[in-house]
Amino acid sequence: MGNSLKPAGETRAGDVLARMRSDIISCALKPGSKLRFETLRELYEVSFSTLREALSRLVAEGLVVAEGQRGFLVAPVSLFDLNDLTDVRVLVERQCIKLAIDRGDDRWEADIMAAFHRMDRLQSRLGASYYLSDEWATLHSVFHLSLVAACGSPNLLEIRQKLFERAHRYRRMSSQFRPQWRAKDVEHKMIMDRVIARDTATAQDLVDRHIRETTENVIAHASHLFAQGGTADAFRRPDPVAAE
Amino acid sequence: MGNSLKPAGETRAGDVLARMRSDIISCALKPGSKLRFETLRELYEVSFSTLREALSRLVAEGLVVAEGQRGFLVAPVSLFDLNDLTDVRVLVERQCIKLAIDRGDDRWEADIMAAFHRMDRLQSRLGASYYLSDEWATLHSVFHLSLVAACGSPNLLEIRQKLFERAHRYRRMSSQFRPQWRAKDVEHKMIMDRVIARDTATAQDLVDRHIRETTENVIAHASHLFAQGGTADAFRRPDPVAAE
DNA sequence: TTACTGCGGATTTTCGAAATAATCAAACCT
DNA sequence: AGGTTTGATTATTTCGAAAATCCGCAGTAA
Repeated sequence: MGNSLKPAGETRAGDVLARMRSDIISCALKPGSKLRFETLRELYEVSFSTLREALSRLVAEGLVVAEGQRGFLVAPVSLFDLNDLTDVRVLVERQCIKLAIDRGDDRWEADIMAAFHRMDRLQSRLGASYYLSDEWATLHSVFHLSLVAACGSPNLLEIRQKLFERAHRYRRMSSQFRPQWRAKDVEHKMIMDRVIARDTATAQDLVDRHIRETTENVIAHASHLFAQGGTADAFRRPDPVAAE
Repeated sequence: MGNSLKPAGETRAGDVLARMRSDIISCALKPGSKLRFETLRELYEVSFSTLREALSRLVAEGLVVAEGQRGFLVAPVSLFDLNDLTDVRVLVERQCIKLAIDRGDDRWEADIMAAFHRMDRLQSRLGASYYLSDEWATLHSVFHLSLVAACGSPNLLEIRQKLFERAHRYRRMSSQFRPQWRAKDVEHKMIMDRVIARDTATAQDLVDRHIRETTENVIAHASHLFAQGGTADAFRRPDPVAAE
């Protein structure tokens, strides 16, 4: 009823999901902190069931972890996880790039240039602090997606997107400490050029470096925020299929 | 407390989740069919909320798809998805194998041999129809996991496990038509030998072939069950971050 | 002191009814 | 007749209370 400015057809759970995701990525909800239903119910003004729905989906995205019958936690951050995440992203992104270059058509190239242009223009308009803007983050995400959208593998793209979002939280953690972000815009342009030139090997290497250098940047500026000794135990590994 | 033979600490949602997963993999719940709450509520004897919880988690595993406010569907199967899934699995599995061989220790080797032995013994005991047994399927899963358990990447292992489960449904679809399964036991032994010998390249190629040949087998015997023209539209791709 | 046991408060999980949204068909207008 | 709106039916989503579970603490015994 009173919902005035919602995209229409948006469920309340979907709305809460988006808000919680945003709050987790921005660290308004601190990594490793316990998510109590009563607290969240007041904060987001929804009921238990709706919360549970949103929480479940966030678990799927790896931004929240479920602890048996002991509730939910904001997924902890750690140096170990960041490095692991980075390695997996490089593997996936290299393959996406290769496939997209093999399979992409003219439309794909045009979409890349359009996405770059939008991101680039907003960057100029916002000036030095563009990296703090949610809008820029969205266009940045769209640009990187456009590079690989033609890869033809829905499964790979879905995995890629989830990893990208998790990495986004780490990037965001360091950006709050770094008034001057490094010149990613130049890197983006180079990547775009090599992708459209169908230079697979170079494009892969550039993306690889792009990801790893960002990670190194995060480690340099934000690793003091990570959980101490945060190794594997902070992340439950998949059940070994409950042997027997 | 009256729960006599449950592993203790199992939530009802977790129980329903396991049963539904089993029913989807065995195709008792047909691919592409609509999952109506009222029907499921009777079938599994739980309430709406509990169902919703289980459904959400199955969406995360890719065995169920959610359609906005129009309910849930058993994830459709298609030739396109099977081929895509296979390609992604090969990518992931090759990397897992490489890392595990680089990082594995004696304990890891011992676990592989133990897992193989259990699977092998059960196979002998069950005879020709071992591939229909859920127990064998579990030991098979454990064996394949043991090969890569030492890879050191929780993120990669989690992705791998989800893909493995989805592929399991396809394998299961063809096994019901094939009274004589091909000699996978020989392949398993060869893979184990090459992995323990730390022969990375050969081990990767063997696993690659193992996966692809299984897929070809499924296509040969069960592709007539797949959705017609089941291309990308049967699987929603990740939202382009809802630009704007 | 240390380990075990049982109680009390706090938190999560489950339930079924109420509210909301989608579907389908008959009646209506063009 | 073809296409659109309206209204009844069905299914999904949301709600908050009730049941089950967990956690800390006090009391007791070894």
